[in-house]
Amino acid sequence: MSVTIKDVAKMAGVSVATVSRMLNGTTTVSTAAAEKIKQSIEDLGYSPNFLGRNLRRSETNIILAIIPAAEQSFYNEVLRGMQNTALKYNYDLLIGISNANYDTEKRLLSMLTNRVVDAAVILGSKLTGDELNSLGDRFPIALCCERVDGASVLTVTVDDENASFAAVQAVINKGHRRIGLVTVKAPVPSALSRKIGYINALERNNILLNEDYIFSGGYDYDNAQTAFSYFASLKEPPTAICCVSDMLAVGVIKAAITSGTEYGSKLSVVGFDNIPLAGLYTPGLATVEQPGFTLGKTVIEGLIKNKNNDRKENNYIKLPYKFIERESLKDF
Amino acid sequence: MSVTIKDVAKMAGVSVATVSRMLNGTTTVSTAAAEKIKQSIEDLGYSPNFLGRNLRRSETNIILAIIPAAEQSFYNEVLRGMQNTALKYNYDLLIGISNANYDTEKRLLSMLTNRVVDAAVILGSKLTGDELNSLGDRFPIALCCERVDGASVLTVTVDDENASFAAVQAVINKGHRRIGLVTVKAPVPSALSRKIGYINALERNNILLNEDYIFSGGYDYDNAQTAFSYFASLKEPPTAICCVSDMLAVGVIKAAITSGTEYGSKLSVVGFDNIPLAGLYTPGLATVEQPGFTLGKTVIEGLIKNKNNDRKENNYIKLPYKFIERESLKDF
DNA sequence: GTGAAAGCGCTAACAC
DNA sequence: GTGTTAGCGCTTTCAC
Repeated sequence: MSVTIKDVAKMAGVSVATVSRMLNGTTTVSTAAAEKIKQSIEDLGYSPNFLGRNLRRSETNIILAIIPAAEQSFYNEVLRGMQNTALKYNYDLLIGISNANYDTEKRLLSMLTNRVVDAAVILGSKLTGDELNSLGDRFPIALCCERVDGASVLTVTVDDENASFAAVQAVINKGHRRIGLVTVKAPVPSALSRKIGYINALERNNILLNEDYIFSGGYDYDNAQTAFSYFASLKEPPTAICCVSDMLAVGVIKAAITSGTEYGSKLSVVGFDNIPLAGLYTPGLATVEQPGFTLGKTVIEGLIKNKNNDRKENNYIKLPYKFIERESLKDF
Repeated sequence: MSVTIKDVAKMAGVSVATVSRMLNGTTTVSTAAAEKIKQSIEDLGYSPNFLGRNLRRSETNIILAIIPAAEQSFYNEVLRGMQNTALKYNYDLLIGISNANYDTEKRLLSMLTNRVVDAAVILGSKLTGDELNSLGDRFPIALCCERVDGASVLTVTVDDENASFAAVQAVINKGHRRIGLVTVKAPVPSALSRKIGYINALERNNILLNEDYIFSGGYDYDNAQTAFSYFASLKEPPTAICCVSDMLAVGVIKAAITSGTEYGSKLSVVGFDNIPLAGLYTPGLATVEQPGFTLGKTVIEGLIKNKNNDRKENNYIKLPYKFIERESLKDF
């Protein structure tokens, strides 16, 4: 049915080995042969079957990136960095969506054990540290953007704690002293680090931590609405609210505007991530920028290095952030 | 190095054929054998090498989705529909990002000729109709969300023309008569259809088409700013502006708000796509909803049917839309 | 119900 | 510089 390397060899009057050599440039091939082979490939419309090649080489040169979802995030930049870097090392990057679902993530990761892909990087894993470690013993894997507690696999994230510290410090520098935090109830490591950064910044500035100023809920927009109502109902509501993600921050702003209250109109809001929407929103959202491209680049470089070395370096790399000032952060 | 089906067979005291049969359920295997095989698989931590299986079967059960980028769009819903449906037919969905770049798209599509994936669906192709047709002759491919002129491969999109008509009609129903259109200069088929829908709606309502009311530019946000300035500078500026995408619409709104003018504050704006951001923006963006999940579901069903049948049905399927009313569309 | 053996398409010794 | 051949891990006839 399909045209194989054998057909090319026959037509060019050489052995399959010579065709293979020519295709892979492993050894020099006489120009005469090369010419005939090229012609035959052209005439036959041959293209190599990687299933054969991969089986023989037992590698596919494909890296799998697993993301929870493809929407509303800075992941596109991360993926661009990953793809760009992978290509430099002659790897293709393919993406699987886990929908933040344990079983789906497992199914995608089985591509590692099934040898469909050579390596994987997970952005926001649902697996436990132990599960990741045991997988990491056998295959090159890495975490990006979100660490997992107890996992000693290569991990690359932004420096969440200090980034959050910087954001809160920026708020304080604007004269705010009553500062709220919107975080998530789920034990998300990055959110926990950001909360610590928030607490540290208050302490450093001699502001007493007020537990009433910390709201924990779900990830979504509705929850942000609830958060706003909650803060607005306090006797001494915060004059600025920091959120552990831009999506949450946008939700708070929308709730504030929709409320039509003076409190809402004066409130400062700060996000985290600098998703594309942050600059587009009205008002523009002050936030912490994650170095998306560099996150992706760094994790792929480490991953490929690990793949080629016996001794894996399962470092935890924290990348620098940048605070982005926009209209949603006002002077007190 | 790695544990293979042979090891399992040896340990279980059966032939590799029996192990294979058990793994694939092709024939019944005696319970005694089954028990021993299961045990050996467990003990050895065996998992099948799909490279061998795929080579033998010459199929991989992987469908490749090619998207231009992973940000700010309704693609996530489309991908969810695709993944969900693919899984039902025992296919995995993997995603490649083309960055709207011809060469990158080509490289990804070479996974088809290299037998790395069984089929592909392209969301926003940079290839010509002829190129797609010749590829489509040899492999199951499909287009989703965006058609390509001259391509007679399976294509699934929303009914752009009528959807746009409906959006403009909704604007007219609010009493507007001076209605602008922001579209793109590039010859994007869906944008052209949407423009036709706009023109038809005006005609149907006996509104004279005014070429000054049609602004063509780039895709991005900056361009939307330019569009707003342009319209604002007209002697008789439009009271409502329809855009061929939500991103453009959001840009226009942002420009309108930022302008601080009375014109800006009264202007109605309508988008297209209903990206997640549309409902989140302030004001909420009136727009046309694309049936993301269904688009994805439909294209995968057609693709798999084509893969299994000799006679391919390269239909062009147009799915129904829904107009979503939100605050950005006001009474005139 | 099971085993032996061929072979999917390719690469990599090995010999010349 | 080139051909012969073994074999990557698996499925699937074909016997029994």
